[in-house]
Amino acid sequence: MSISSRFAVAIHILSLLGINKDQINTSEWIAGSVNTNPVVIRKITGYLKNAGLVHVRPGVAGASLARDLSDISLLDVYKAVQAVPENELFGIHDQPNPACTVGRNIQQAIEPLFVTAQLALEKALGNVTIADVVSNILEQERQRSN
Amino acid sequence: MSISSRFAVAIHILSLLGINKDQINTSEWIAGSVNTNPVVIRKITGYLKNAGLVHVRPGVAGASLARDLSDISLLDVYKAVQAVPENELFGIHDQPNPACTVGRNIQQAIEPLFVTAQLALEKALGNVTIADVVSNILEQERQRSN
DNA sequence: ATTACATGTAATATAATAAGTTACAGGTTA
DNA sequence: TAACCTGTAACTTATTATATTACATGTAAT
Repeated sequence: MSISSRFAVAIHILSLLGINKDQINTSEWIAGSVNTNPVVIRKITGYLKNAGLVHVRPGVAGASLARDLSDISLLDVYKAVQAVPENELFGIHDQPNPACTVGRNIQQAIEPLFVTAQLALEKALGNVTIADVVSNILEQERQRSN
Repeated sequence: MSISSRFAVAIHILSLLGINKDQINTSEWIAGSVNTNPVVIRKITGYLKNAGLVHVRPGVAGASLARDLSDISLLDVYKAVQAVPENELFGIHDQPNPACTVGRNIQQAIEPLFVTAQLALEKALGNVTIADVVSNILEQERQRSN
């Protein structure tokens, strides 16, 4: 299955906070842009807060960036929202037959290979920042007006 | 969510076919090693057959390798079993608000970045073969006897 | 030919999970 | 105190993976 769209939504939120940094961005307003329920936004914002990426406080309207856009990588976001369960990108079948040579060794044989692939993915995500995303957004916006 | 364990099971199957190449490996026998239902095995074997990785024929017992173990990369298997739906590793929320600058551009802004990360993952998977997996299995088996 | 037994596959059941929603507790400010 | 926000628990709904049942079809040996 695909990686949770929570990751994409989180990127959306951060981009919005960057572009609308002079406004007050409430969960309801953000939800209107993402097109989902405000509670979904608040939950994701909570993840981002725990990771130190945004500021939000109970009772006070709006979320804001805690870091510069260029200092937030997609990997930061990916890990913040736990896009993948228990940090395990690849699912492995459990309880293979211990009476079989392959069955009793397959998990340990595969694991390091999966970890390597996972790290390659994470490295790629680490090379991109939200500033790049916003840059892409603004560039496309420019092209629309032509 | 994690990538389907169908991928890991397919690797298990191919490793088994390599190690037990002198035996007749029926879906029931393989299912015993993986610890699942024979129908699950037959379905995955069907994927592998379509990708030209194994030989199987209706009515005749057993599957066998169609290529050398060192000529089957994890990427071949990954694609064969469609470990990820529609080749889209990352899920993206749909119908963001077109009335918002971010909403109407976010999907296109993110997509190429996700593709890049996905390709990094696939490249890593392409660097490993089933022969490597079998090698790991046999190495672990050796260590057990010490 | 008929029997035994395998694969292929449709249909269904079960379980796990993501996303959306409701409801409300608790915090903040005017 | 009133208005309004965030935080969060509880629940619903939708989607999907995996397991299972049932059976059609193919093969080979007797």
